[in-house]
This record gives sequence, C-alpha cells and structure tokens, in this order.
Amino acid sequence: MAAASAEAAAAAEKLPARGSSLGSSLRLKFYHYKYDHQYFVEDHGGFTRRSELHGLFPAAGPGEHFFRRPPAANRTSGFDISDFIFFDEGSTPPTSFAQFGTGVITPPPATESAYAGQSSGAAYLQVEVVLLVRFVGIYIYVIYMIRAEVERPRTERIAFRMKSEVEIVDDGFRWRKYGKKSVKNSPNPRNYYRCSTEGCSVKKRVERDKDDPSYVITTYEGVHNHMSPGVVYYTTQDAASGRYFVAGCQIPPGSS
DNA sequence: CGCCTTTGACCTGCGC
DNA sequence: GCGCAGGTCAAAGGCG
Ligand SMILES: [Zn+2]
Repeated sequence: MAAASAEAAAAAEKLPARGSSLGSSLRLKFYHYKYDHQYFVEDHGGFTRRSELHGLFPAAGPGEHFFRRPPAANRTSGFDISDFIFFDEGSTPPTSFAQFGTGVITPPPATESAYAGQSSGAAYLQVEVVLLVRFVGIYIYVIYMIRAEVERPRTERIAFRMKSEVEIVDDGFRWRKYGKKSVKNSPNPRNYYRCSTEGCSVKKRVERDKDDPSYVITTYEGVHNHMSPGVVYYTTQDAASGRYFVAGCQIPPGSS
C-alpha cells in the first residue's frame, strides 16, 4: 500500500503542468457518486451555475475492467478521490478526500474565439480534469471531460485611437509580432503582437482606422503579470505583513 | 546567438 | 458542407 502510494506520488510529479496561468480561475468542487456500477464526477458550486457530465470514465483503457467490476459488498464507496492533479501551479493540493474534493482550474484565456457567441456574460467551458483515484490500494489516473457553464472571465481589454503617422509606439513593453491579417473593407492590415516576457500572454493589435486612416487603433488585451522593463520601480516592505509593494516608479535616466 | 519579422498554412466559428 | 473572416502557428530568414 505504501509502495503504491509512493509510486503514485512519483508519477504525479512527472505529470506536466497544463493549461494557461493567465486570467481568473474557475473554482470547481467535485464529488463522486455511484450509479449502475459506474462512477461519475460532478462539479458543484464555485462559479459554476450549471453543469453536466460530459464524459464518463474511459470506455477502454487500463481501467476498463476495474470500472466495470461491481463494488465489493462490504464497501460503501468503490474508490476514494485521493488527490487532484492541478492544472495551474500555485494552487494548494488538498491533503485527502473522502467524498468531496475541491480544485482550482484555470480556464483558457478569454479570447473571442474561446467564448464566441456568448454575450450574456456566461459561457460554456469544457475542461479536462485529471484525477488520481485510489481503489483498494491501486492508484489510477482518470481523465474526465467536464462541461460547465461558467462566468466569462473578465479580460482587461482597452483600445486607444490616436492620430499617428507610425504604428509602432513605445509603450514601455517589448512585443513580438506573431501575425498579420488583412482587414475587411480596409486597405490596411492588422498586426498582432504578444508580450515578449515569458509567461505573460498579453496581446495587442495595431491597425489603422478604416474610416480615417490617419488614426491608429491599438487594442490591448490582458494584464501584464510583470512590470514594465523600461521603468524602475521602488519597492518598500510593509512592516506588518512583510510584503513588498510598489512605492513609486520612475523612467530611468537616459531613456527617451 | 538570441530575439525579432515575415508569411503561408492552419484552425475555428458562423452564415448560407 | 463550403467559404469567409478573424486569429494563431511555426519554419525560415534578418539583424545587431
Ligand atoms: Zn507582459
């Protein structure tokens, strides 16, 4: 038993972190129940308003015979959810589960394509959940697909329109261009940039106003998880909490 | 060598 | 299903 647990823990460490770490988190609570010799996972509460089970245990695979086997008569619960494998780092894994578990899953970035057609503030989100499940001392990884109605994550999205001859302006951040598309009914293209800082997925689009080409429209999407590389920040430590916070900032001398 | 553009291909949702 | 439009990928090349 202890060997199986250590083995499972080692396997858990090898699992790669998945998903995006940007944006608000979707908080889901799970519990399992038993129906017709099959086990289901359903999410409850959190930001979820309504959910439905989208996938059962895998129909085929290593755990097939196990899940089709009726539970032992003297067991009230066929298995325990012993742990979660989290998508995002920084969340605290619960120590143990009997019937319930909670987890934090980071939804994909709230791009227009991911939540297309959802203007009411709600969207359907399908997430893949990897659970480490224990059954009579054996640990098995199970992948669920859960479809839930969630709040659309708020993305800071702000656009600037300015009269400018040139499109590239120094906004204090470094950007890497990753796309260029022609805009319908406009002679000018639209350029797509991503923030160059690793781990930051802020994007911006730059295009000329199709109604008045002397104006440039710059749209920023997302919030930087770092500070501007072109600014010197002064930090101060709070005596009570020990946390550091920004006390001021200044453009370094010599930079135009 | 590291970081940047360029650019066609690719993906996905939507309307017909 | 098909084509369009918007958005993204990734291989290749540019440049200090
Ligand atoms: Zn950034």
